[in-house]
Amino acid sequence: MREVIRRQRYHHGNLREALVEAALALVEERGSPEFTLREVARRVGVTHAAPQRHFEDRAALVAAVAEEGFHGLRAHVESVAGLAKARDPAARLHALGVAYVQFAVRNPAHFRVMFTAELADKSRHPSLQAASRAMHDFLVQCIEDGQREGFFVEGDPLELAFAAWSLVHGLAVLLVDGRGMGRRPAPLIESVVARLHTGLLPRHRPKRKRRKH
Amino acid sequence: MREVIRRQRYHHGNLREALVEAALALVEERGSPEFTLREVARRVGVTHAAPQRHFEDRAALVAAVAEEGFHGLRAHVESVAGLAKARDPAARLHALGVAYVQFAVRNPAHFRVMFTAELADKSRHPSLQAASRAMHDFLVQCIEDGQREGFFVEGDPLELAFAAWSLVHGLAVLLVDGRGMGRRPAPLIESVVARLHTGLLPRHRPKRKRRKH
DNA sequence: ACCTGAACACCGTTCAAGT
DNA sequence: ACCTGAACACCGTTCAAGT
Repeated sequence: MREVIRRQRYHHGNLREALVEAALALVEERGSPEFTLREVARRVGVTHAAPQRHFEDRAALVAAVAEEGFHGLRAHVESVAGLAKARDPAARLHALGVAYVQFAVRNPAHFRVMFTAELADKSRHPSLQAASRAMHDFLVQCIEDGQREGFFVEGDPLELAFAAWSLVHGLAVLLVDGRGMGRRPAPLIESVVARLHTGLLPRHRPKRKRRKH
Repeated sequence: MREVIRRQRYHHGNLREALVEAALALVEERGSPEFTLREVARRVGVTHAAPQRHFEDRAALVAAVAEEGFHGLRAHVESVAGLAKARDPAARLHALGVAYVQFAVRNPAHFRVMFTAELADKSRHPSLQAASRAMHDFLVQCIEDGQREGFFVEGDPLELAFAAWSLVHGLAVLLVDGRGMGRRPAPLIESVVARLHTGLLPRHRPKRKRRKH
């Protein structure tokens, strides 16, 4: 039942894009971020050596799939945060965080490719780094806007952004890895992302209990 | 310069442990969570088919390495949180979080093995699941203790624990993946984990700005 | 310029055979 | 009971050759 399109033309015409798409489809179909160059080539209908013209090695194809993921993630996050623009910066940041986790939960395998350990050395893939950075910059912008209006605590915006990213990314990773304690994701996401704003401490600290000696 | 210990005895005696240790050493030496069964066998000095007696497949060895990681992580976290026992539950949770991230930063490759996508289906590895759960339970315990004394907000402790875990795990993952913005890890860890308690909102909300129509 | 087809060194897994 | 050695199907990468 596998649909392998064998190209009539000797030259594919757009092999690069076709390989990225095929890899992405493979990955999401079986829910695992792993794929081999050869199965991707088979799916597209070319020889296993054909990709070499377009991707220096397997890692380059993985990076291209990851890069497309970062673009999609950024588009989703920006559109959702844009809808929340009418509201205050805190609501916008909340929407941003929820959108981030939503993307991960909806595209789990793609999300895992984006953060696979094989790409840890991003210096080898500059355009991937740029795509990842673009999303980060948008987050920092949100934080800075909020700080200017007094909606967030003062301090280094990069540091606050990193804290926000940590919570949201950790939540995404844990959910994608099936560590969500079997709960429905949507309400869990809402409540966890909400903790980003208020933290775990009550608004009024309790009296220090007297320690029994 | 590679030290390959070829066993004199025909029977290794403790091949299972030796394989786990060799895999762990390999992984940390080169900073990547990937390893092949055959190179681990070579390092131990046995045939590539020998591991089959002790591990059903490669995934089983990966799971064993991950499991050891969870035990180590739990030991580190519990000892650090234990030292902070004299202080209040909030300080204890902070120490727990910092210890979690410290472990990841100090054993990056091992940490990545623990959360590799290959083990996403943990149901196949019950003892791994147990080791992971033990750490989670300790965290929940900390939250519940703190709530009883009024140090944390009220609400479902599992949900609060999941939020705490998300922040701390996300921070660990991002740092291990080299996304720490080039800063020294220690102060960044301190400040990000501290945000878990207070959140990003100031203690007093600003007046709502009047929106220009 | 772009792809094929064969070759190479490697891999995980299986299994009869050795001790 | 535990490991070896050969076999199998697969993999990423390279490269001369085809169109």
